[in-house]
Amino acid sequence: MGLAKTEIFTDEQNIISLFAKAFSHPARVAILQKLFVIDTCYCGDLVSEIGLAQPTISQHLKELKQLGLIKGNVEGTSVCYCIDPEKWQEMKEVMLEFLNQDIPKPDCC
Amino acid sequence: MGLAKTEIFTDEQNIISLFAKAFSHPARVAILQKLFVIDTCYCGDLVSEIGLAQPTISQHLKELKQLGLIKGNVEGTSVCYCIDPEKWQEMKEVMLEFLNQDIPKPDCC
DNA sequence: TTTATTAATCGTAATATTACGATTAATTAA
DNA sequence: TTAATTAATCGTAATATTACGATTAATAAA
Repeated sequence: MGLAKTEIFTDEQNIISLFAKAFSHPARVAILQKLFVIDTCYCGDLVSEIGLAQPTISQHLKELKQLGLIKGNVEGTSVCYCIDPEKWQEMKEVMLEFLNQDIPKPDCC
Repeated sequence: MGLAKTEIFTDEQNIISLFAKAFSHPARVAILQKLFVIDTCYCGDLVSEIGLAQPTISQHLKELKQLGLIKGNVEGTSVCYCIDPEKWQEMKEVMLEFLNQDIPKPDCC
């Protein structure tokens, strides 16, 4: 296994878990935070900033790009990354709805 | 590997990734959604509701409990689970701060 | 053309995750 | 006490994740 049985869950449950997985590694959190602060960033900047090997950063960037949360633009030998604002907004709405559920009043247990 | 180098990240980045990991499996999302809807729930109810084997559900419950997001209360041979409101609020604040970052205005790439 | 520079991809080792059958532990009912 | 019920834990197979060295591909500079 090591493989979620996605077919028994709702689309919403699967989507929430996919977005959450994007944030489930501190390197990906760090990449996104950096992109928020400086808007635009070359892959090499992230490598020196974060302190993981270049192939490792590229791998994390690939995951974020596949989900659509970031975009990459080739500029000569460099690649410039940034947040995709529309996709981020879409993700935010899904996650906020999940996080903002009303907490049951009585402390049950 | 398969092991994040947590020591090179900030506490905040590590905490965000830990909370996100809790939501990175649809079964855990389903468990939490169920607890939000019915406030209080026995382990066995979750097993029949979700359709994974009992040891699998117990394992997911354990992870949520270790993070503090849920509490379990033994009632005879059953165990009653519920959301921990304080911890959920704490988690929400951390995640909202991350999700609500201002999206850079210019679409950079 | 040759030599950098930059980042993606490949291959792979170490570890983590998911799932479940079997068992165990704890309680309740008979 | 014995049997039933419920959920945790153990053991383990299948798969995923993380990390990085080596290589490759693409462009730019010399």
